[in-house]
Amino acid sequence: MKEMKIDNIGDFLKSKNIKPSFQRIRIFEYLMNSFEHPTVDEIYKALISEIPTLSKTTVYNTLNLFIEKRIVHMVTIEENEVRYDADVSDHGHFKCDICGKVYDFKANIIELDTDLSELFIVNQKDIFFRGTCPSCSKKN
Amino acid sequence: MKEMKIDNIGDFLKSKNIKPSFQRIRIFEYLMNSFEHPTVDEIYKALISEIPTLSKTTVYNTLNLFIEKRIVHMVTIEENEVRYDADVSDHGHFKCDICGKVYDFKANIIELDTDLSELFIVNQKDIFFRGTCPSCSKKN
DNA sequence: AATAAAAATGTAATCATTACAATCTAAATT
DNA sequence: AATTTAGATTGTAATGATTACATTTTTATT
Repeated sequence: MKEMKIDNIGDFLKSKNIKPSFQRIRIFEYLMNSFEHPTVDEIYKALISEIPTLSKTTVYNTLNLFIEKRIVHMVTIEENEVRYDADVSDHGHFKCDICGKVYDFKANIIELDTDLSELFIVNQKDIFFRGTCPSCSKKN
Repeated sequence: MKEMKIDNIGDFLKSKNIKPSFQRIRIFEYLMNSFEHPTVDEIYKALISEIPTLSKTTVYNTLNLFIEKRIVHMVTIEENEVRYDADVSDHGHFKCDICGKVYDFKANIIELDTDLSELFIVNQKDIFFRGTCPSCSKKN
């Protein structure tokens, strides 16, 4: 996971037909270096000190654009808020029902055996597990 | 999918330590016979004519109880609202990004190869695919 | 520099969900 | 059967994520 090698985010965005504004570059950079699948609010709070004029609407607009251009994934394991992930490779998420933390894990989704018809065009594959994480199960 | 055989919902709920009130029985019955992973709002609207005193809070309370008792799964493939599924067997969901419809499919999740440590206690496994469904891809 | 297009911003609105207090129902006890 | 009590249901109000939209700012083009 997180093995992407993007040295110049501006060029990367341009290659995806996204105009590389300062805000867009910083939002993508933050997401790329984040291991925590941040929410819009977390991204906003993390960047507001550096970009004092940043607005939450811009964060929403930018993330929706990134999703549309397929460089960011939406992680909907949470009940009430969307998280975002710049790692668009196939991998799984585990959510601890006790502490709420979300962990990444590797999963060989390609070889998953399904009865889904070939007529379905699949653009994104996600695996979500729920349960108790080691740290929380140790406490009980 | 949907191969569960529950003849008496009241007894089933009792066996799960849930007091079988009229509302709870009808909500579970609706969910059990539904193939569409309904939202709270859909459940509420479907039952309000039959149970005119039903409140949305009751639907929320009931579903949260069902989830806690593990007889219903939360489906968080939607961005902004939670859906519910009385089929708690391992299976996948496909969401069409064009029309929004959610399809079930069978998936052999048990044999999925992951690097998740044995220390994680997994209670629920979900697989979410996104893309274009046959009906929508035919139109383009 | 002037113009046009795109991006960012702020405010207000929407909608799912929860908190909480009040009411109702059903079971248990006397 | 009446009383008590716990549990279930209800309605209202609050919260909080997300979007709509109009305005302002920035960037690119002539």
